[in-house]
Amino acid sequence: MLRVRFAPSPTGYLHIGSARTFIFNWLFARHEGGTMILRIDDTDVGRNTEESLNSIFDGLRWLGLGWDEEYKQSERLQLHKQLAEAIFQKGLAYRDFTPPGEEGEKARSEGQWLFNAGMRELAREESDRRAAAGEPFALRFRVPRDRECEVRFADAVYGDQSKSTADIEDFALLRSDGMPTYHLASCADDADLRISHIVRGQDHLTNTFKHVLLFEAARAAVPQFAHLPLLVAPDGAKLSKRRHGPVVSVMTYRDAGFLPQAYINFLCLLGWSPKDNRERMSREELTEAFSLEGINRSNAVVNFTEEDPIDPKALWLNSQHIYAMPAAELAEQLLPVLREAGFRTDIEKVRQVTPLIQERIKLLNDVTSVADFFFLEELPPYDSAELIPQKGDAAMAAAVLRQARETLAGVDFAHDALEPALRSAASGLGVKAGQMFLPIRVAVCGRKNAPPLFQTLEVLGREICLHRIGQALEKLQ
RNA sequence: GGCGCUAUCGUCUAACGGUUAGGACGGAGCCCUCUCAAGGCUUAAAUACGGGUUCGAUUCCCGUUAGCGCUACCA
Repeated sequence: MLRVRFAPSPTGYLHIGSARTFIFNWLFARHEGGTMILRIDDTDVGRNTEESLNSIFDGLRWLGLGWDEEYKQSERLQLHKQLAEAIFQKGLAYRDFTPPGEEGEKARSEGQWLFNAGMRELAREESDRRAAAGEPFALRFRVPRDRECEVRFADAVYGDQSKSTADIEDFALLRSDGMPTYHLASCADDADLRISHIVRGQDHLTNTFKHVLLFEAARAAVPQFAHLPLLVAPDGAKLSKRRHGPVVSVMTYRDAGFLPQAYINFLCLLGWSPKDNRERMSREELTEAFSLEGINRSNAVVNFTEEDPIDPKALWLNSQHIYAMPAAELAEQLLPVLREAGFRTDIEKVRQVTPLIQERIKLLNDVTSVADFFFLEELPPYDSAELIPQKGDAAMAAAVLRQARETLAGVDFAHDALEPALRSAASGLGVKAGQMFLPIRVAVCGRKNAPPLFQTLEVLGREICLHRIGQALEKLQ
């Protein structure tokens, strides 16, 4: 049975890279008919925040992918401590009474970073005595040193990996406050939850040697591993909230007006490829196409700048997803965006407008700037010079608008009647169609760039159109 | 410093020894057109460097360089 997990630690908002890890796990589980587990890795009590936890759940909920089982490491402390104890009793770990922070850089530069011999070789009786006396200690894994050997595992992405035990330090299992470290808690839970595949960021690739040692010490099956290339900033640096700000949060994309399926699509294309040149893919297509073999090995740049936090390709993909959506469904998404922006409207109206703007918005939020004039009672002020058509003057604009007012007053207010009526009105005036349409468009929309004229008139309705044309004529006085 | 990983257009990527090195985003141009979009077409743009192996290297090996990661009683 395939079981995978996503294990975020609640020390910040849901990071774009974490979101991708979640998505890859989810896709893998769904593709293989396995189980997706969410595990909150909250062993670092000092840095955990409730706010962060909420923001992670908000982000995951927005993605809308879901999971099958949910756990919290802080509720599984006993399990972690039991494993630590078991490993200690087997002699595979030892107490290190060195006060924290005392070693670090110095030891490393002196080549003593692997372990503290005094502590590693401390006699059991003395160790027990000092522990019983209440002296604090960290519990460290006793990496085999008697003979050099290689720790090996096969990574589904990076291939066969090996590392000499001579290059693996005696890492901590328990902190001196008795709390488990990440390595211990993670492996204890992975073993207990019978995780079959660990799919996570490449920043854990070298940690995996320690984990293999731990699984073996716990006499647990070693899971399969698949490490993911990292997502990096345009300067190549690892994305971090400190350095790069909110661009690394999934909320930035949600709040900008992304469709979750488009965001998922974008993230999938960072470090994975269906190998057949497909770009826009639905969730179903992604699930169908996903495999660990399609994951590549080099880090991927998320292309953002100070001015624009959105990757241009993500933006394009979002526009593609918007375009591909049934209009009725898009209208449902647009309504809350409009209401949020303060427009008073209803789903009926939005349904009428949606087909006119569907291929003109890249973000859901664009609706507020692209379609505002459909929902506004009064047009925002515009320069009357905008009303003047190409190779024309104010007099022509006024003539056109007067004619339009007359024509529109007496025509069936539907696209198929409006077009011929306005075209023949134009030739009656001796102006080109474009010279006729532009003043009307500006009068009615308040700007030159807008959706196709006749549908726009139709949706707006006769009354508003005539009213706005009248206002435009006044402006031209 | 030690160890590990990586290296194809600006960016995301395809090409599992033989291709005019393909696609996409973004850029430029053209077409379509009532404006704006959308769409279509065209175009510029890449195998980090040096050695091997091979009839033949983007592809395999070694080195260099560069980047990244780990090296915490963070995760």
